[in-house]
Amino acid sequence: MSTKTSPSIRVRFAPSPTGYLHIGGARTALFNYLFARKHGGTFILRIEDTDRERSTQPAIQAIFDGLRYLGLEWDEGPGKEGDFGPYFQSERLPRYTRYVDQLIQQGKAYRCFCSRERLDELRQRQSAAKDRIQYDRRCLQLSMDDSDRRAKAGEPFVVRFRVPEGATVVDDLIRGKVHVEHKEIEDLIIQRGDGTCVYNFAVVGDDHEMGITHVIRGEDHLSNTPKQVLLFQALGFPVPSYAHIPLILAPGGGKLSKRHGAVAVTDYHEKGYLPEAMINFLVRMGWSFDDKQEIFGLPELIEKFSLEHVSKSGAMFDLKKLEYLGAYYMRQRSVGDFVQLAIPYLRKAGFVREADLERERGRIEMMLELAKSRVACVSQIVDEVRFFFEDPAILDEGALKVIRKHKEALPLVEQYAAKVAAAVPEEAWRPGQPAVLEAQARELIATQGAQLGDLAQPLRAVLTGRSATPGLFEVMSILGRAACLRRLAKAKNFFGSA
RNA sequence: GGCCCCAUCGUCUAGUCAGGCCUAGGACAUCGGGUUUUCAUCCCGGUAACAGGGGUUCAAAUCCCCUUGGGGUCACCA
Repeated sequence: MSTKTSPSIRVRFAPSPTGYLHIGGARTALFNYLFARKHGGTFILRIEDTDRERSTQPAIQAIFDGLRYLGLEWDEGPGKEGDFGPYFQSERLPRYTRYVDQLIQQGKAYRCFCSRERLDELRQRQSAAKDRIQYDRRCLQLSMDDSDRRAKAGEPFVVRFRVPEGATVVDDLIRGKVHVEHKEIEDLIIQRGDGTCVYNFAVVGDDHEMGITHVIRGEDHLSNTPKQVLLFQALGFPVPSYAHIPLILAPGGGKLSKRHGAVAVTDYHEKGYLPEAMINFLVRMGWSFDDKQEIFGLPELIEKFSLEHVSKSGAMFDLKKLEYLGAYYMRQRSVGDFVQLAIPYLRKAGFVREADLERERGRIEMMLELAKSRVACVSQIVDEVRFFFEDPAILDEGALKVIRKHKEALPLVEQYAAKVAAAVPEEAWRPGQPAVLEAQARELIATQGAQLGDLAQPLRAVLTGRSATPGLFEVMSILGRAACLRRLAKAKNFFGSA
């Protein structure tokens, strides 16, 4: 499989289960997965559920479902206990208080007794004065004795990390050296009033204890990184490598949100986008291989992926590109596959009932074969085959145009109906065998000196209510004799109303 | 607003690190043509970009600086 093997590489995808699995999160997971597989490393899933207010069980499930849908199996994580569990951050939190105590002992952290009110006030003042919005280190002045006494007396406090003097350089694998002055960083809270640790501290503990070697995450975490690096150093832990990948932007630029349509991977799953299409789509937002190849399957990506080819600028979400990829991969699938995928959608649409499935199977497979190359995701099949199940009540816009253009074609259509009715009995009418029907049409137009289109187009409009369908005679053969003649009998209504 | 990141066709990008091979390549979208009973597919072709300004250099899309623009981040959220 992979040429280089570095069993020591360990990466994690660490989503917080608030809401849904965002498409950007899925791409982060993908990049982590590819990096791990490429280097023979370990891909870990860690659920960062420490925000008790917002973390939900459905959101956790959505993460599992989303990753499985995309085929990104984790090596360690919930349901796959390894030697570095637990894999829910909430269960790991208690173990980090000792690190906090250690830091306090060493003078690298201190208790802060400031009230939220004072902090709010301070922020307001700084904001009004256009100063840096930062804690003023008032409690750093407290003596250890004072601090201990007040804590013992039960006075509420948080613990802050004492940011040292100097500057930190993060050597990001994608961005290069990112230089930050420590005076830009405030003494961040690492332990809350209730004794639990805050995210920035917990990730450091988690990443260290889980042996994470490479942190691959969204660029929105870039400004957190110097703080975390400082924490690693204060704790005496080795600092992992970082790679901050660009964000996925909304079509107009800016943050991609529900306002722009589906952003949750489960949405795409439900719509029936093929996982291979999603993978290809996601990976190409921010990563490329060369100036030739656009189509990549997961195994090939594992071989070809590299962080060096991840771009630095944000990528706008382009639904058209997804649709293209969706349609492309749909065409690659076998008819058998497609039938399996499509039937649930047909049943949901009420087109087939369980009881009729076996009897109808042949016809259904034929119509799905015709429709397969015309959809970008499985759910689109419903509108694509609707006319097979429902007689058209009205004509769509295109069909209306066709009828108007062929106003004088009604007699031709009716002659064809009569001719077919006479010449093609039920036994000769075989689904999937359009030749008889086409022969009848060609015979007729030959006697009238017309083009095939002069008959076929209005015929299609009347039979399906549409101007665009798969091959007309194939459609007719599948539709069946009774349905065709029934629909054709209504031809003059459509011509009359057009 | 402070700090950080980014900047090639409408979009995703190749080329930038190791300056010349770039009259800037590909894909999506778009426009035109071919095939076809329509549509889709498929094939052929077109339009379309180095944000602006200064440097450095024999030579800059590529290196440096400034400007502009976009994004991120500044919580007892993660």
